[in-house]
Amino acid sequence: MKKRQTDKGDHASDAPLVPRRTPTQARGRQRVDAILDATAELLVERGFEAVTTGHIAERARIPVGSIYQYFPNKYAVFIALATRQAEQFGRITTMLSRPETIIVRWGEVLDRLLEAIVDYLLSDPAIPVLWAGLVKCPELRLDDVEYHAKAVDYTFAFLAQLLPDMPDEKRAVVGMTVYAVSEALFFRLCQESAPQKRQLLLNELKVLLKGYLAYHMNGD
Amino acid sequence: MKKRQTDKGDHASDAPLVPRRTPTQARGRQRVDAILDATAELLVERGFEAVTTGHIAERARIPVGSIYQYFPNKYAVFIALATRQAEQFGRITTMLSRPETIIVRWGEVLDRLLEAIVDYLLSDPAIPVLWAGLVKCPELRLDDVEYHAKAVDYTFAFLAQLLPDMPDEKRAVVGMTVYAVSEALFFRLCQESAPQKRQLLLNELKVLLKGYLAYHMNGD
Amino acid sequence: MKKRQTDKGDHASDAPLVPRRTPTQARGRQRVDAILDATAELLVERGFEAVTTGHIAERARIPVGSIYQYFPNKYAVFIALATRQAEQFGRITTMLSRPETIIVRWGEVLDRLLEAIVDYLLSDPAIPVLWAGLVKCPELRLDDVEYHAKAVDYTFAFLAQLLPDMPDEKRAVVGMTVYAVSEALFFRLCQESAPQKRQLLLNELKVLLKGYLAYHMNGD
Amino acid sequence: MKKRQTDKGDHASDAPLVPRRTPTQARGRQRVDAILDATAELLVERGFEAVTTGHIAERARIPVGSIYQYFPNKYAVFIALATRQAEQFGRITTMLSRPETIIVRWGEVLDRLLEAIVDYLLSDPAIPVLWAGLVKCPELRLDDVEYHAKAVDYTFAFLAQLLPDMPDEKRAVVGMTVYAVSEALFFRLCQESAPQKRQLLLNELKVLLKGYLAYHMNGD
DNA sequence: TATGAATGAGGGTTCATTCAT
DNA sequence: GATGAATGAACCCTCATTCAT
Repeated sequence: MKKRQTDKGDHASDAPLVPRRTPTQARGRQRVDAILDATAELLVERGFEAVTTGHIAERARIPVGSIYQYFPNKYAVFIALATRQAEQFGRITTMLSRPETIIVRWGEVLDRLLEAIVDYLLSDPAIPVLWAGLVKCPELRLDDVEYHAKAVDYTFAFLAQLLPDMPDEKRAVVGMTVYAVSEALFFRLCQESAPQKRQLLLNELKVLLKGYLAYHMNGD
Repeated sequence: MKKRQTDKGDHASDAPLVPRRTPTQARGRQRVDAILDATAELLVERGFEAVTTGHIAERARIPVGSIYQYFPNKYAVFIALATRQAEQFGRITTMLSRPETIIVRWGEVLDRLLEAIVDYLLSDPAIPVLWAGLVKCPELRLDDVEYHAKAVDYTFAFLAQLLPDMPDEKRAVVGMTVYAVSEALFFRLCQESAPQKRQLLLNELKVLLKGYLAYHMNGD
Repeated sequence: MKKRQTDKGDHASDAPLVPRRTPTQARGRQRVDAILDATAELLVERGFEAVTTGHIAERARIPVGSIYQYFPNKYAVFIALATRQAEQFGRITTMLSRPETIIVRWGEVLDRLLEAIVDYLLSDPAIPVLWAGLVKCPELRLDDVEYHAKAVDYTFAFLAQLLPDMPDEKRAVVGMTVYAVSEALFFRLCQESAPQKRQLLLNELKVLLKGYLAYHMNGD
Repeated sequence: MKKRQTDKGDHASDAPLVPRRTPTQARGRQRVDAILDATAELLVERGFEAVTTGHIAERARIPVGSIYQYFPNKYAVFIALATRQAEQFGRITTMLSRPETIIVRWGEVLDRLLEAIVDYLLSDPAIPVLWAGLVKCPELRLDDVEYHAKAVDYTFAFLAQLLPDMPDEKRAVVGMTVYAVSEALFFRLCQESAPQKRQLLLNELKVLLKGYLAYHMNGD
């Protein structure tokens, strides 16, 4: 039974998952970074489910209360970390999506893109852990997860150029398929420790997607 | 087995996840079934994370302690349910994998197979919930999950017939790809409530896999 | 943000405020009594607001979890204590409300009743503290508070006999007045440590109520 | 003043509950007013228990620290608000207590007085909330609550004129009775939203008090 | 063998007050 | 003086597993 707190958006539990306050001073930014760094470490060490606010605070060497200075609740910390991680991700996709090249040599573009994404995912082992954790977390909506939003957007933008004549509904299904398949293989790949095995898996993903997309470009 | 999440990073269980003893007496079997039935219901109603031993016992109308008569811990209950659910799954794959047909009309066989799997997954809403829950559960190893084992085995058996000349290592990669992709799309499909949307997604999966496998059958 | 627990009535926070389970075994009853005794002591020592589940458990020499074996939440403990305390209260009012005497010598009956209530309230210093606390507690509805319900019922039953010809609506107002006035003076009285002062206050209450009721019995 | 509820049974505040300093500069006065206004709004919106210093500062658009420039602690803010609200209250009682009229037509005076008090209490919904909150607040002594003090004073002054021959001790008891009864019924009345019901309750209070006082004026 | 009350560390979150800037 | 981030003990409640009966 909760202290009947009427609905305010301040210190509330059902608050939006955006940071409470974007710190402008150096110290504040440092602390937010410390919180996010600590969270990233713990995600890798303990896994998504096992990260607690207590652990985060301990690792960041701050009191628990300070987490709640910057975030309305635990999940907002995850979201913020995801957002920070997703910046680089956004840059990749932006960079590779020059429309003019996409159609003529779309196979190459796709290859480069997939390689870049793998590089990105491997650049920080916390990324796939958090991504996978957030995607299945019943406490939040997928739209809050930055990578997911970006990846979905990008997928559909890519397909819009590649399959301009396909009806929107159909393209939505194709998009979901491409997205789901890529996500699944990327996560597997990240769990693989041997680089050559990762290379092999990436190759299969390329083959798979190119075959699938080629099929939809030719006729049906 | 740890109480809740202790301070360690150990993700493995201390007890084997097999049932403590296979009940031979009528009552024991009934109780195990009641436990498993209750668990299945609760998985659908509450989701994987939220199922507790207390809930299971209450729903099964038995005391909590009795769960521990038959299972070493909570996860063993899940595993047992997965095993029970996977029996039917095994029957499907067995039935459809008559070697003689597989090569000549493999495309058709694959279609039938995928359809049968979808039927199976939809036959009990607890199946995808549990499957997905177990796959990402840090408390246990994937090998303990019966469907996973069967599905992997079947995938490789299928590929062994379809791509007999492919080197084992390569086939392992292809198998993992096929498996991961199928699993991902099956899960999406199960979350879709509209039958026609499910049909569309299934179609895409067929196209995707057939294109991919055809690629590997023709030479490289 | 709460672990999205779907609505069950088992271990939930918004559970009804009745005890989870009425212990039938000796030990269970002992523990419930220990919890209730501890709560009563703490109410007197610390006041309503300052009683915490931690304090209760400590005082009762049991772990916190045990409280939740018997009660769904903190407020249910209060309610249970109130109910236990209210038993004796019910007995008083029952005993004194023999209808035949009530009308002829209602003044005397009222005097005896008020005296009995004072005796009751003073019999355990926790009673007025808890009563007052519950009555203003926003976490629960007044109907859950046993004394309140009994006292209101009794007041109206008494008035129904005394003022049979008064319209119900009017009698409701009179009843509320009598109730509010009595409650207020009883609480004051209980805060008074000197017995003779309590006696004086009780006298005033008698005079007050008898004057008020006499007014309503004669004509208007 | 303790941080939250510490482990002690001390119910008294460590700091005097008077404003830290009376702001003489324009800005200071504005800020104090803003704090008090914010508190009044929040009392109505959230209730006494749920008002926090954070809320007050936010609503008043000042930093939390500034509250502590003007007030030693949270309760002093409440006290100050009560004092501000009580000014108007003082004016009512002053106005109505012309000694010459009081004795001859004391019934009328009392009626006017009670009506004026009701008007006052309803003039700002924060008044009854705060009054009731402070009265049962273990953190402070009743004497600090301005209305309480004024009301008590006035009650006794009134009675001193009405019952000049009564011994002081007796009059103290009568005064406490009158006070407690009036307070209780006023609070009920304020919780009533229907104006006609309020009117009825007010009538009962008039009847009640006049009967009671008449009793003490005639003889005994 | 069967029971289910007992356990208690751990979970997320709050908030009055302080004090370095 | 003015600020508002920092503090951290305290709050209520959970639940997998055990073990006395």
